[in-house]
Amino acid sequence: MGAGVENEVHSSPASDGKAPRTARGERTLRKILDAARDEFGERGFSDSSIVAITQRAGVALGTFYTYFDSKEAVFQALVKDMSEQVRDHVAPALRNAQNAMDGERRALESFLQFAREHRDVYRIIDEAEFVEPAAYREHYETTAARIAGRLAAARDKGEVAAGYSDKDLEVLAWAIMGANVFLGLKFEVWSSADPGHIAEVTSRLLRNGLAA
Amino acid sequence: MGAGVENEVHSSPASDGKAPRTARGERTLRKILDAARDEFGERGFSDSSIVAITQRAGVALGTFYTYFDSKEAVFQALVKDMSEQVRDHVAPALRNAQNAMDGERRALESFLQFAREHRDVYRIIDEAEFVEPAAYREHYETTAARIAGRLAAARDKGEVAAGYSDKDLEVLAWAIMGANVFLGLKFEVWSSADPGHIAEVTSRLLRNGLAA
DNA sequence: GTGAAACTTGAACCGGCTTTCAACTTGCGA
DNA sequence: TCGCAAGTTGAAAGCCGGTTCAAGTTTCAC
Repeated sequence: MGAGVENEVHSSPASDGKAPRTARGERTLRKILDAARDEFGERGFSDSSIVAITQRAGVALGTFYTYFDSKEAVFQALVKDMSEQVRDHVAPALRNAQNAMDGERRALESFLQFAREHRDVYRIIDEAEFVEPAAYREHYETTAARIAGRLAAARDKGEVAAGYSDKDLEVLAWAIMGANVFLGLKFEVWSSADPGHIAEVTSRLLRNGLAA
Repeated sequence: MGAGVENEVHSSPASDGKAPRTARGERTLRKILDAARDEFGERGFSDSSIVAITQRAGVALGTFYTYFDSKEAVFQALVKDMSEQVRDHVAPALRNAQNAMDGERRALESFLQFAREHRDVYRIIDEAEFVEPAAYREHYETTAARIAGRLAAARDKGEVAAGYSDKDLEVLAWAIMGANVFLGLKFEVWSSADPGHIAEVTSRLLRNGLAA
């Protein structure tokens, strides 16, 4: 992190008419975004300062305001960026699955690996609950909806008990997501356990619990 | 909240030699703690100010520093207070349980009710992840250990499959806790669903998944 | 009733951080 | 090559809120 290969700007940039119109501008925006991720990840939102971000990025203080209206604005842009990173990291694991239950196991394992490699990303999304509640909620609503959709498809294929209504599956999707998030926090961020084993134990619960 | 019946000071008060030595002092400390809970619950940590807290409490600014060393210190005291409130609210539900699985269902339902009636408490504990990481971690480690203990006891009684090691049960405890927390966030804080139904759907998963 | 300890008060100090802005530089299209 | 739009700069304005403290008031043990 910090010095490694950095990412291209995913989402449409910083809201307003503040989008860069030049190659140079695009590079600068990216530098600020990467620096912000490092700074927020290490110090948390309120202990981070814009001066520190611009210093990390190697640009002047004022340059920040060419691209963002406020400290909150970068944070919001960052959350969207990371939310997409998580999704993109987990997606391929799902594609390799044999069946629905196997898919959820692979998804969890992949998520745990991501959490381990990007502890800071984890923290930033969590902190969004207080800094940018809308972005936080959006992230989890979207994720839960994806899980619920997979469960419904599995039920229609007969891999999950037919007795569950769509509403029930929404409840279960939130339960599964919550479990995954806390497992990541405990066993990858706070300590370091084998993602494969965690995923296996949890998946057994799910397989038996949901089976048709 | 705010104007209702307020609680006595649970834990040993504010750390240092800052404990009140007088009835008057005790009353003042309680007023500040209640005001702080309201203020932090409504505005979040960083948008809360000590002036605002003391104004709510009806005391002078300086009085705050008779009982606390800093803004963080009240917050920490508050987290401990609330952590104990959650535990005390759930405990009686567990005592009424027929068996282990029934106990977890009742615990979840009771927790969801608590979340609904104390949305602000919920937010305060969550925000502790960033304001007082140690207090946050303490809260969840303790809670997870309690759940894991119950699961191990159930296993030894034959209500949970004998195949689970203590370590496995710790993993499952974190999964269950995470599920509970997210269910509370989604269905009681962000929206309003029937705790009984949520708990029933989730419990079915657990019963089938863990059964001996 | 008395005096010392506990408690209360709020003005002022203090430092930090966000945001602004006018002067300056760069780079691209014609 | 030229000119203008885009981008960059960093000093300083302005704000805000945490923390201190010396002077005053209340409580309570004796």
